Amino acid sequence: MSDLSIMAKETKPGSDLEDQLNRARNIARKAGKTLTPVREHFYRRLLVEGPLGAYDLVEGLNGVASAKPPTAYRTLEFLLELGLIRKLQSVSKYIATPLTKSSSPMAFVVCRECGLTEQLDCAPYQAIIFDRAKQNGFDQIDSTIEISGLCGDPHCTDAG
Amino acid sequence: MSDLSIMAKETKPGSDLEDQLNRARNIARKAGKTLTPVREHFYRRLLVEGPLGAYDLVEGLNGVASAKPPTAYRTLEFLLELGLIRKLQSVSKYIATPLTKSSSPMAFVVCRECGLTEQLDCAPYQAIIFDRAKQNGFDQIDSTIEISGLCGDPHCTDAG
DNA sequence: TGTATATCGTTATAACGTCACGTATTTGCT
DNA sequence: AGCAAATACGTGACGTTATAACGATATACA
Repeated sequence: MSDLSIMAKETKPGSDLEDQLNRARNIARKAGKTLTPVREHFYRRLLVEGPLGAYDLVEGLNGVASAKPPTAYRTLEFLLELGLIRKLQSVSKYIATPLTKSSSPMAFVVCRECGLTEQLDCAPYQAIIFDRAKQNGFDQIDSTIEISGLCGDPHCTDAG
Repeated sequence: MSDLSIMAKETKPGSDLEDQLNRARNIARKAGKTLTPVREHFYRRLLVEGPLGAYDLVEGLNGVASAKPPTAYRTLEFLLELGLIRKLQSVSKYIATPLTKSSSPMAFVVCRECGLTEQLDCAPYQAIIFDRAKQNGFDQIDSTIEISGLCGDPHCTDAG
């Protein structure tokens, strides 16, 4: 267990999930931290199940840890700081960051009826918006843009 | 009190605040609704004091109405529907929409340390991002973009 | 050994938002 | 006038999201 970067190459090569987890372990190690069982459990669920709320994650922790809100928020803060996940402010949910994009600009549309979330590809335009913010004297911009709309599903379009 | 559009021209001309309130009364009237005392009070505070939370607004209602959360949220929903205010999702606050911009795209930067909020002028780039969302099948996009950063104040920059 | 850091547990509470139901007031129609 | 429907607001209870404050354990390392 002394060299995780070697494990990363040997454990289930070809599995996206295992790749992501190994990447996470490496990122944590480089920051002098550890991907503990709770942290791995949360990250894995966000990778597999998509956007989840803090209390959703708490409920799924059967035995892995003792599951009270502060633990969940600490764990989420940890994953956020490493860039492994992002928070969707508009719906108070958390989403795994795609491989290769830990700190680059990302944009999401979130359906305000059903919660369906899709990534948008418009980095250059976001970059311009972030520049405007910097011109206004702001710094350390959180490079996630969210917009809210209604997805194509008739249930959602009709309800709005 | 039969013709509000005449009142709008006669009451304190030159006062931005009164102009905005009269505009609000007209917009409400066109929608078959009324700018009641509670509604006017909320809108006035948002115009004067900048971004405020629902409970901030509740507390300031000394005698104007009886101030429980559901009343506040109903009132905010009303002002949102008329386009008189917008919600800043990232900080759960509400902000008055500038005159002339009731439904056009707007962007804000919010300091995550002190809450300082500034409007950004980048409508064309936002429009492109909204188009991307529409290409993904989404509709009825909420045309407010928020980004989070640290403002120039040393207190905020150092804390981050 | 002792000190610092990292990690997690636990109780309580703050902050934000909604449900469900009741009441008054106004509006429009017969 | 009489009445139904819509508008607007009051109220208690509750749901959801997030944090404060303090404690326990483990590990690293001078």
